[in-house]
Amino acid sequence: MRQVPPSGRPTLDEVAAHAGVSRSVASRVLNNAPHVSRAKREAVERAVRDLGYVPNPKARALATRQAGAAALVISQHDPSVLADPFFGQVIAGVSSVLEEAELHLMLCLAASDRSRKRVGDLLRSRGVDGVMMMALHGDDPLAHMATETALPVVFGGRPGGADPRWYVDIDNVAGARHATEHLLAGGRRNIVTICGPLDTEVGRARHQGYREALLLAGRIPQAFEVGDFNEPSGAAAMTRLLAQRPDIDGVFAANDNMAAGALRALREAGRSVPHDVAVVGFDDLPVARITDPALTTVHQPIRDLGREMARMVVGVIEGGDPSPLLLPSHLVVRSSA
Amino acid sequence: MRQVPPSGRPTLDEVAAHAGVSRSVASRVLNNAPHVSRAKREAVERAVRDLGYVPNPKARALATRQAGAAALVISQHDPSVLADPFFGQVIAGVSSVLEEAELHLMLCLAASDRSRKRVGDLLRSRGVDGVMMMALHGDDPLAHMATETALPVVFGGRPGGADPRWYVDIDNVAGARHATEHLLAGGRRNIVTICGPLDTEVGRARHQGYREALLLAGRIPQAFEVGDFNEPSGAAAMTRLLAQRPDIDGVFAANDNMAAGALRALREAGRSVPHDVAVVGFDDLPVARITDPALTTVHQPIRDLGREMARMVVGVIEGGDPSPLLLPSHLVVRSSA
DNA sequence: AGACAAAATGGGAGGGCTTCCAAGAACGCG
DNA sequence: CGCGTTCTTGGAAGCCCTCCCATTTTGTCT
Repeated sequence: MRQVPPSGRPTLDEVAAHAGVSRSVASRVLNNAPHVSRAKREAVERAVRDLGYVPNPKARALATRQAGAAALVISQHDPSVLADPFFGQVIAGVSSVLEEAELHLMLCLAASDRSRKRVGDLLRSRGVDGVMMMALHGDDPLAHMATETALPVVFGGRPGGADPRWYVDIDNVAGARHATEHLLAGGRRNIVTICGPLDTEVGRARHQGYREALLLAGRIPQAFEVGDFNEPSGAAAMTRLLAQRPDIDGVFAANDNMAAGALRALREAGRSVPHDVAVVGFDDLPVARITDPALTTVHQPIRDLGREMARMVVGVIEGGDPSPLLLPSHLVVRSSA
Repeated sequence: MRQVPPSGRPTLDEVAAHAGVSRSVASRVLNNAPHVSRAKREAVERAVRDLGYVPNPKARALATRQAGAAALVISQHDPSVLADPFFGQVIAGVSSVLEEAELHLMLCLAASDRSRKRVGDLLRSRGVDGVMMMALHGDDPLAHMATETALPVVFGGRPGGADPRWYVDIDNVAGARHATEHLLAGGRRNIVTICGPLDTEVGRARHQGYREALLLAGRIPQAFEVGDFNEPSGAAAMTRLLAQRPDIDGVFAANDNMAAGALRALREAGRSVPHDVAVVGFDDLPVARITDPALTTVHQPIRDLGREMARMVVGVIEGGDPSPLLLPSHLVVRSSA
């Protein structure tokens, strides 16, 4: 262990001495607590400025038992998730709200078992005041771990097995339903779907929305294939579907990346979009404007998702008990359907 | 100020008592320091397990003056940067290395003045052991702030004015040169470029690489237009360039998003790619495979950039003085050129 | 067995802040 | 002018660890 060197930074004691008051008074000024005379308050403020004093957050955290930070945990085995701009947007939303609440953001990418353990320790050691968790596959041990610690935990998208107290989710079922209804309204008859992994809630929910739309219209859901939310898997799924049912005229893909892959596969198979086959995606990622033809897709308020998660976790930290939230999505019609 | 509730979590004292040793011994076991008998070491380990003890990182940080965390600061006025998958990849790289070094990652999106101030306080208060800074425009005050704190600071991409001690950068000049040389080798004669913002080092460097290639080939650089690294700006720039010089037959775009925009503008202008006009991008983002035709582009090791930044900051934290790094990029030839 | 070196141990002093509490100052009012 | 209130104030006790150091134990060698 390294020796502890003197820090060199001014401490609250020095500020107090410089201002001619006791440490208690100085502390009260910093936390603008009452019971400080105007004169001393100003003296302390001057001393703070003169000395360039910045409170030591660790000491404060130790005394108050508050970390001054919240964690965003993204639990994913595949580290390439972040290649998806989706998380960037969530992070931006989270960050903007936490900032207002004066909380720092600890980002935890829980890919390996080792890192999951580290996240667990972070929570158990109260290294953060609250947690936001995203992208949980199946019933992730991290979900239990988080609830066990009795820390405020907000889920982004409901985790598989559990029924969490606080979560924010996109209304995936409704979104997928609208997408499929749009295909039906366009006169499509043989509508298939490319799903996300069915061990994720998103994957399941979007698949269910697709089925609901067809069943409500008195039709039987057709074939489906499962992808992993990335472009290549979408192309592969599309190819398999075409082989199974050559008469396909509509495709609902559970996200835009896979829809883009489907577009590519269709092009390679010589089908024209939207003339022969109409395609609808989900997410409204930037890629949706770039494909040719541009993707009709379900826009989801990703940034808001992050913002609301953060707002919710802040609410819980401050002692509230906010209700779960289901954010609305809406269809953006472009050229592919 | 809220009352301090009892924490309920076991402390090191309790572990020591439970194991029948002094706190010092328990501490030594936890830090696996020498001078502990086998018997007591095991007793302490058992007590830790029995009590479910997790050390309080704040207390430790206070005592050791080490935060156990590093910050990644992304300084951008426009919060939409994160829509770009670029940062996601950097984050993934950073995260994987920090994890091995047992450091937590604090993510700071310094968009507003308020948030920049908060970042400043975080650094001054030694809330982190080291900092990585990215995407600095011009001479960002944050850059000075960081160096002033005498904290290990690694820059991702050199900041504008300064000449930092530690940085990791992509060799943008060479990359842009190769891209342009590829266009030349393809027999293109009227090669223009769509630049990034010229107050960023990336923007300038890629522009310079383009110029170098042309000058080395004994040609005079042609027209250029400036974009903001997003798709629409690329399309707009392309349109302006076509208006200026209708005989364009080659375009080097400073990133893939703008290249995708250029592709769209060219299509709308009735030019065929790569027959009439060849296009080369930069970054090799996922979008490069999706465009039609797929983009020939300069692949940069984004993940490695993050990894190397983290490795470097860890190195400095541990007392080393690593040399700056320039990561190589390479051309990926697809269909657009 | 005695002398000496080496290893093991626990006491205690920080690290920098918050907050309880008791004591002192200021003030209003009859 | 005295008494009870209400503010202000500073002392001191934590919060939970790390690490120096003096002390005790163990082990080695002659």
